[in-house]
Amino acid sequence: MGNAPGSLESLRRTNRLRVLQTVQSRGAASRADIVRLTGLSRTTVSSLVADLLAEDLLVERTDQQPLPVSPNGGRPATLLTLNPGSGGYLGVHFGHDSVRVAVADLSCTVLAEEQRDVAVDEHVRDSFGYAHRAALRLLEQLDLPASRMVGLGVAVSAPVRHGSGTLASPSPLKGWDDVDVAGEWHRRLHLPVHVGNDANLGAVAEWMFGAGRGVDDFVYVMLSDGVGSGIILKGQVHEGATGTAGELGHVVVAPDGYVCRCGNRGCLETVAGGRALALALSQARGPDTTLDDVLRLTAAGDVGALRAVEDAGRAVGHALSGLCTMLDPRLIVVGGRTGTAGEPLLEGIRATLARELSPPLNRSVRVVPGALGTRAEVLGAIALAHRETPAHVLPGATPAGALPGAVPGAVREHAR
Amino acid sequence: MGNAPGSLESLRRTNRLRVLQTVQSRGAASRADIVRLTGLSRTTVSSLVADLLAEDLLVERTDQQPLPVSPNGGRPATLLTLNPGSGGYLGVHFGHDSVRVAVADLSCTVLAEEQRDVAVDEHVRDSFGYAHRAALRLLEQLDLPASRMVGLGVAVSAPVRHGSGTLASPSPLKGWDDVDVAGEWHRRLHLPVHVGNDANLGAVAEWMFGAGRGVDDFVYVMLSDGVGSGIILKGQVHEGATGTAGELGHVVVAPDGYVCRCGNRGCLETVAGGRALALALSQARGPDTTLDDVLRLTAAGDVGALRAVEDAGRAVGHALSGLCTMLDPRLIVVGGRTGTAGEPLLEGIRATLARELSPPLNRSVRVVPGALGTRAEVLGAIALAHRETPAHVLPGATPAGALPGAVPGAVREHAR
DNA sequence: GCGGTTACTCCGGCTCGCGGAGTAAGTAGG
DNA sequence: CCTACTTACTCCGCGAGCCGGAGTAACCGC
Repeated sequence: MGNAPGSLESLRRTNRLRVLQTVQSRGAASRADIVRLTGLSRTTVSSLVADLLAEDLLVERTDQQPLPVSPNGGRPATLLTLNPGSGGYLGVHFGHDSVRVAVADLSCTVLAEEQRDVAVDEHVRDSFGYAHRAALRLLEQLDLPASRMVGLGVAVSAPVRHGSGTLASPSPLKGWDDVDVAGEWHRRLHLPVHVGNDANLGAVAEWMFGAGRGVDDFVYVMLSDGVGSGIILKGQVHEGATGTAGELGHVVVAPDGYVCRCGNRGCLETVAGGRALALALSQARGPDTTLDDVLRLTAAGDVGALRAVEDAGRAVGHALSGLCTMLDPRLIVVGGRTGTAGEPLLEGIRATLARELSPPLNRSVRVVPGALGTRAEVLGAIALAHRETPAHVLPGATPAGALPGAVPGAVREHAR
Repeated sequence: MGNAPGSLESLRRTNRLRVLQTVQSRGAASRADIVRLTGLSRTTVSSLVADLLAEDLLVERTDQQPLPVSPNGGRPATLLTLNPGSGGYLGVHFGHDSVRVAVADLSCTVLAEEQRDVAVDEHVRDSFGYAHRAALRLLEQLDLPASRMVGLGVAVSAPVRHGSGTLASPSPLKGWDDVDVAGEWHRRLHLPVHVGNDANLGAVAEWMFGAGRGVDDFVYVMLSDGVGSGIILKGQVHEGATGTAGELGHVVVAPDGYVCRCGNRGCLETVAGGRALALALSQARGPDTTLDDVLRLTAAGDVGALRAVEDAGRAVGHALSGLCTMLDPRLIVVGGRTGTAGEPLLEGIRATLARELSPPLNRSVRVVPGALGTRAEVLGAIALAHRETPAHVLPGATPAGALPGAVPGAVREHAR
């Protein structure tokens, strides 16, 4: 069946997709809007929209809303939206020691969400069980049958192998060695499962919904216990040749520093990771100090904590300066738990960048906090499921009435 | 005229282009080859080829060549090639102190070439005059009228602003401030002119013709008097938000080192640039030592020169290690004049990368010498002209017989 | 109620790519 | 030489797709 590129069918599919993306990006759009935004002809848009309505992927908003009336009168447009009832996405984020689960509709609007501290790295299977139960609980609260879900996105804090999507092995994280994330979750929920690295997915989320909206070249820095980053270039995650791009935490910044879990010496993570921050305050505050303690103290204005956070920012800035010189991104978005520390951290980064970048460049790079906080990664998991779900593209997937329920198979993934 | 994306005309243009690119990438191809490589149908390819033949963009090779006969007999294929007589490209590279000019046919095969040492940075206008005369001389030798040329590519060793394509100002190079490269050359040759950064264009050349063929993610490192790099991602030059991506020479590697011409302290260029290498040997060999002296001594096995080159390699490796961790490229191609030093340099780079990259990654990055030597940049200029020339795409540009002569206007450029 | 304006749909025309059938041009073997 | 057989390429009719024009629908202001 003509899925050959360059064929007419592929042309129609391309145009279909452009219509859907237009509706989705604007939330709601009339046929006329779509004509203006895509450059397609009225006729073509009408025909494509008719198809999509028949397949229940779009719906006409007939509610008594104040319709967007045109300035000189004229027939009001009928707004089209994605059919929220026709499905939804599940997203799960496994951090090093927390799990977050969210349910979203087809337009990626989050309907329910839950977060809990779990020692993920030590007990991977247990954390899977918790996330599974949480997902079912959320669906029940929403009165949504699981069969309506069309995809699951999973964000893991380990490198994901390109293409096959399995985790890189040996994984730098002990507990994750040889865990078949996609397979395991497919067995649990019978959904298409898409796996991605959490920093990369955080970047995707900030790009689609957060501080990176409209910016096509930027770097998302995730500072939590681990340190990672996601690089968005031309609106796409840069995955690298082996899927391990973005490992900011393992850029060497202190050649004579501590040995890192990756085997090298002086990685950024040993200087600016959560443990390093806690360690920095352990003499002043005792050996059981945690990252959360540091963040609380910082918020309270504790001088020592502020100093530690600022120093961490400087180290991050140093690691980023080489990257900025080479990549010339428009924006750096700082997220993760440590990212919530805000200005003290950002100032450390900005000061170092200003010092280490060449004159024209140091003015052009903006450093801003993430807009999504610690929710970025789970939102990215949902966005991943959304982007990888071909439901939109499959004609006849929903023969007018039937809901696009669980479609087994098609377990594909997203690399890091 | 329907150039709208999503239209049928655009579909045909896309397929046209794919046919042309197939022929070009293979040098020569039969219609059947094109069918196999593009996935289009026999009929479609035949029709497109017929168009292209009528427009004189392709020609059938009827020479008595040993035709590529099929194993089991069968009618032999008629080979198609780009029509070499229908035009050509000019390329010029302005290094810091040398100029290289080349003439190529439509398939980017260089027909003639000339290089000369010129103090470009001090006397930009003079170097333009030299390059202009050299280009006319080469064309005369080839008995090609200048009117056959369809485009000129210019490689300059300064950042090029995105879009507008003018040089970034203030330029880090004094002589280049406020020089309207594209305008000046358009006035001289009345051709479409395309301007790019030399390191970026060297990367393009190594990707199309050299050590990076078939590799879609790699970094080209240009080590000469200046130090630069070009980053190829997904087969395209990464230009960055302000067009200054790839400035490897201004990554800080020695925080307490010399002040660089860019205003910062300890840039890689102050450690591994041509002047730094010459300076390193100036005590042993006298204050007038040049980069060429160092390279000669290295080739002759001089221990001191080897040491200097290897140290430079280590510094380059250090600057690259952060980038490799973040970008995970498949390959690093080392070119430029210092790049011709070969193994001593490469070993310095490899040793440092092996030390500073995390275990899985340090095995996956290959470091190889450029295959094009110091010709890479001028070849890249030709490739730029080739890529940016829309002649192929303009239907009816050559109404069967007329040659696509100098088409004024369309002065577009390529950023860095 | 009436022109003006905008949104959307139906119809005919045109282009495009495709597969089937037919032609061209070789090899292998008798 | 003549007959399979194989491969390369072309002609023809079909169906798919897009577009512009004409027609209908729904709102405004006067």
